[in-house]
Amino acid sequence: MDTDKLAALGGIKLFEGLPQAQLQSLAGIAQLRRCKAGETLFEAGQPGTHLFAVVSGKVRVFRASLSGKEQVLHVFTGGEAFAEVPVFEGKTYPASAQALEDSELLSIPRKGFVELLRRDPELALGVMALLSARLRAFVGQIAQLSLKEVPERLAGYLLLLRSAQGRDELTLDLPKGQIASYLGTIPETLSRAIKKLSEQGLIEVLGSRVRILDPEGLARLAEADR
Amino acid sequence: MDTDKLAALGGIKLFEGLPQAQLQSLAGIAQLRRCKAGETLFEAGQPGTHLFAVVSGKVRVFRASLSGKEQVLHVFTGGEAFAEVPVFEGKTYPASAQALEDSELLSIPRKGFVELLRRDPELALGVMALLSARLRAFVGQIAQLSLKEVPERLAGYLLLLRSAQGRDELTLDLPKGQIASYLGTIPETLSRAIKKLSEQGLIEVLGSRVRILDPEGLARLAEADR
DNA sequence: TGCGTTCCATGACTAAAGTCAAGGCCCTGC
DNA sequence: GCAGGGCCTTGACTTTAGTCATGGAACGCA
Repeated sequence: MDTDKLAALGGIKLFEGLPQAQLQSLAGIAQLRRCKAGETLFEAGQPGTHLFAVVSGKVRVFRASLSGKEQVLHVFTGGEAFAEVPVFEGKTYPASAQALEDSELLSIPRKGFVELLRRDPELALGVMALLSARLRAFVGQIAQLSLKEVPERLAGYLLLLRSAQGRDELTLDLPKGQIASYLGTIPETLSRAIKKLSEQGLIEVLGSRVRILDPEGLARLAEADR
Repeated sequence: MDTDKLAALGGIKLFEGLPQAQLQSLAGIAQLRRCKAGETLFEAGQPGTHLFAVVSGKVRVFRASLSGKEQVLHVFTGGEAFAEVPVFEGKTYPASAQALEDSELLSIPRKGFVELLRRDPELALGVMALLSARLRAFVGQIAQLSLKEVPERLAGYLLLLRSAQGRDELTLDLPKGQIASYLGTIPETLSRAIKKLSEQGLIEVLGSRVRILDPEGLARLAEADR
């Protein structure tokens, strides 16, 4: 029954180029698992025993405060691995994870994965690259949160989507509430920021469809500095 | 003349436990370098060719906005390595670095370091642990910035210092302006936050000396949630 | 000793974003 | 076709933090 797992593992970017033998041994220890929209995978502070990868679906990783406010750190989709931190360091997950849609996930126990890394320096380099990319993203997020205001962060986010989707007619990939939480704000404030960009003629919004009217203007705003 | 370098390398936590032969080969490619307080080591966006380590002194890593506002990401002191991100991923430094004091630094070219990693899986695991610890710290910083107000962040910072210094009479390790920038605010606001904690009887401040009067109260505040 | 610089504290004001409350839109399921 | 729920928008208000301007204390240096 490992053929399912093998196929799933083959679709994970982190494992691209891994020799067949090592994929086999991963398949031996990995679990393939389905979960439903809204299901919690783990919570910040829990002992972190597994590395995860998204085969299909969408998972958000976030931190919550006691009062229920949440900050989204990242949303992972097909082919991406996450929850590496406790594999290498410490014992607990630093954030919580929840499926946003019905999803298929791979979970790989910490110990077996570390063994594999010891034997395969190229995989290790791949993991370091992944961790580094995530660090770079977090540095950007910290800078955005502390140095920019909401409309500027929104402009940056839209430009990101634009380059991901490759055109000016965007489809918002998340409900607006989640986007607000990713931008470090609340839905009301996001709403007003969207209105502001529209009024300035930078974008045009219809539900979850956004048309970028003035990419340069958006870029200027995203860099802007008050 | 590599004896200086060897000694310096031996003091870097990341290289602890490395076999003598590999330290030698590191010494062969590393540069030992002094720099003065205020000196810029590199700037965000520049091509990142070297990994750094602090032998002595203090270096802050930060992001600046065009208008001159700055967000401190971390302050590195003796024994710590930094600027690993561009070694493994991308081409540029994601943030800027500046010496806060006269410092001694090691710089290690990217390429030689990657070679070493390929040959020594244990070092590679050490690097992954380091990157993971940094990710965990950034997750915490993002959560603080977006979920907590300045007095709460300050309370958390003071508790951190307390556990680092192991007693209730703290010496602030940075000028207050730098602390403000690390907490994602400005000196005026930090000033007022300090005053607020003092008035609440949680701390007592005299210049750069802080006495923690009520650790539990601070902890409650740091967790607090409005 | 006195000058200048840097850092810090304070006050008055402004601007940004969060809170609370209400209402609209759209989809789903009966 | 209608009821109910989620999600989003809007408005009025409050709170928080940033801005600007000023003055004081501490330190280094002539």
